[in-house]
Order: sequence, then structure tokens, then C-alpha cells
Amino acid sequence: MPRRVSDSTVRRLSHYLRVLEDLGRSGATTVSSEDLAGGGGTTAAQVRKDLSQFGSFGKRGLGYPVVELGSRLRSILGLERRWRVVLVGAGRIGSALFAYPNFTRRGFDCVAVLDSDPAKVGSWWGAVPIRPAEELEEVVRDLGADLIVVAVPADAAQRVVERAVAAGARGILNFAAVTLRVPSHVPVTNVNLVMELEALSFAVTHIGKDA
Amino acid sequence: MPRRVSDSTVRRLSHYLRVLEDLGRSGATTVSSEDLAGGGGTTAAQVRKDLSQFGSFGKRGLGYPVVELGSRLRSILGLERRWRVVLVGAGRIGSALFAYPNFTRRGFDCVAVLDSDPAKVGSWWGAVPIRPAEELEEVVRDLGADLIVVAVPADAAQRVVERAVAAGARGILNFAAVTLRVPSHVPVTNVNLVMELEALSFAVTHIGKDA
DNA sequence: GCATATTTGTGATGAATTTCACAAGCCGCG
DNA sequence: CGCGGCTTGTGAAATTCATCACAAATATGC
Repeated sequence: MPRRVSDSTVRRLSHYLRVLEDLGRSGATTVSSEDLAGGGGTTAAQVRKDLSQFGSFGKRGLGYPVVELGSRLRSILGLERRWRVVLVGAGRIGSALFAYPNFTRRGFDCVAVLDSDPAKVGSWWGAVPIRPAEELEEVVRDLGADLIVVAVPADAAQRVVERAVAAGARGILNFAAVTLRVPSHVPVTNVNLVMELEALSFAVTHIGKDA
Repeated sequence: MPRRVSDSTVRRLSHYLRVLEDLGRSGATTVSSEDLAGGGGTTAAQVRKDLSQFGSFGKRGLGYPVVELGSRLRSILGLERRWRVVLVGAGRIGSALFAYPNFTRRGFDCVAVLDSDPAKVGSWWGAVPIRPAEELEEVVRDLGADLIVVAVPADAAQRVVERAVAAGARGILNFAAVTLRVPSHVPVTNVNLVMELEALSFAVTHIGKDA
């Protein structure tokens, strides 16, 4: 294992895993770096460089074993266990994530949903009740939650993560449009839809203005 | 304008714009690169490098004019116009995006919602009816849509973008977990929640294993 | 008006990432 | 068993991206 793995590399590992799973269903037993690159995602050389950071999984002349590489990648990505996730904010974004079938399939269990709106508290999403926001610490501690999904308005997000981290949360998936300040041992992944839309706006606007 | 602007730079421009808008509300008239960096997002030097790619907007010794820089950034990002967006897939993710207030506020108008499920077709989201998926080309052409939000299952996504692009769509925001193949003049922005979760899983799993 | 404290803009430096190129290894076949 | 066709693994080169350092320019205080 290398000293530091870049974020881009990790995203690509996740991509390779998806390709492997598709391939596994089709019965293939080995796969080349070319195929793992998969369309326009990246290049064969990049695939080999990425994988070689963690070991030597392939056979020259043949490729990578589909099943074994998949299990290696799951191990590298930390997906051999299940994660206990607390969703803070029962709005649309939270709902979208919660209902996402891949969420559970990939090892992420939503063990609690919190919201500060009394009108929502008490209703149920499937088998999970919506609980009041005040119970955050209690929920994190008692259920042994690992990850917090922050799907609250921007001005409430910092407070939520501070409380969650103090109660023992180990990672944050942040949908709020703010840069969260957290201790350095708590990783944060940001998803910002406005940013994505604006990046798209930029790209469309500047088509052909370069090259 | 530079030959090519990196994706990271564009995301940061979007971030600067948000900081400027917050600052504008607080009445400030100028802002330093230090403040634009805003917390842990980036550094002052990075801010100046980013902005200098597009011109010389600041005054030495003073900083950047809040209002003017905001309007310059909006111009650079292509946000002076409004965008007509077609949402394909009336599921949870589509619903989340649709209901997002910033969506409209930032200049993105959802002009149509399509879904292939006959049970959903005919109902209304606010003032927008859900129409059958077959009408994609018609909708894109007749409403002069610019952007397509793809919120359909992975195996349907490629077909949707092909039809949309053929009908005149100019940019794609893709929530499906596949790499879309599109003509080079059609930019695609991908949002992949599984990838974000797996990146978080990796980060939490490997805390302290380096450094 | 002059010294001083700020802050931008940018060339130079450094670090990180991607691409290239090719030797080394593996399989199958005759 | 040797040969030819593939494909990996990896040092080196190239490219991209981020940081540094500082001159140039502006404002402020006296």
C-alpha cells in the first residue's frame, strides 16, 4: 500500500469494481486493463498504474482474474464490512439517497433518519422512523453509526457535523453547500449539485472557444 | 481566456461566486483573495491564479470589488442567461433536483419532466406535467432545451442521451452509474453517489495507515 | 508628500498525476 | 520445447496542477 492514494485513483477503483461486477454477471473469468478502462473513462495504462499501487493482481498475457480482483478491490475500498449510516435531513436529497437501491446493496445501511421539522418527526420511511434532530448524539452512540449523511441547509451543516463527530462519527458525506471544518481524522466527501450544474454551464458556454 | 481551464478551477470559480454572494448580503464592497479562499477550501494564491486566467479584476492593496467580480464570474460561468433543462426520470433523484430551490434561483428552469412509467405520466410536479418518455425529441426540439438531466437506470441512460443529443441537447448532467458516450462537443458532468460513498469508505478505512 | 502596510498579478519552483515505452512473463500451438 | 502473440508491471518522460516568493500598485496615516 502506497503512502498516499489520490482521490482520482480511488474514484477509478470504484469504477473498476463496477466494470468487474458487470463482467462477472456475463460470465467472463479474466479481464484486460483495456476492458477495465471501459469506454472513455480512462486508459489501460492508467488502470495498470492504479492497480499496481496495491499489488500485482494480473497475469501477463492473460489479464486480471475477475472474481479475485473484485474481492481485492472491495477489500481495498473497505467494502467487506457493512457501514451504519445516519441520515440527517429528511428532505428530498435525503429521500433520494435513502431510496437508492444500490445504497443498501453496496453495504450501506441507513440505521436512522433525523429531521428538525416536527411535522416530519414520527413518520416512517420504510422500517426507519424519522426522529428529532436533538437525538443525533444518542443515535450515533447507541447505534454505533460510522457515517453521517448531511442533507440539511447550509447554515445548519457545521453544527450537525460538530455534534456528530463529537459523538463518534467517523466520516461525512456532505450535500450542503459549505466547506465543513472537521478534525483531520474525519474524512469528508462533498456533493454539490449547484457546482455540478455551474460546471456544466461553463462547459457548454465555452464549447469551441478553445482548441 | 486561457486555452484550457481545468475542471478544478471551474469548481473553485463556482465556490468563489458563492462566497461573493454571501459577502454581498453582508454589505462588504471589496474582498481579498484570502477571504475568497474561504476557510479550508483553497489558498489565497490559488484564488489569484484562478482569477488571473480570465483577467485582472482586483486592485492591489485593496482586493476585489464584490459586485463586479460576482458579475464577471457569472459571465465566465455562463450564468447570465437562463438554462432550459429537461429532466428525464421522475424518480427520487429527479425529484430531489427538481425541488431544489437553488436550482431555479441559479438560472436553471426545468421545462419538462419525462418518465417511462405510465403510472407517473399525467401527474404534475408543480406546474410541470410528467410526460411519456417517447416525447423526448419533441420536448427538446419544441421547448428549445439546452441541458438534459439523466436520472434513469444505468441501462437506459445511453439511449436517452443519444436521443437527446440528436434532438439538440447541448449538455448532460448524468446521475446514472455509467460512462456515457457522446459527441465531443456535448459536455457531460457525472454525479455518482455510489462512487462518493465508496470514496468515503476508503478514506475512513485507511485513516492513520499512512503519514 | 512620503513612509508604511496591504494586496494583487505572475514568473519560477515544486509536486503530483498522467502518459509513454518496453522488458518480462504467460499462454497456446505446432 | 521453442516460437509468436498478448498483456502486465514499471521506470522515465511529459504534462498538468499547486505553491512560493516577490515586484508592482494602491491606500492610509501623519
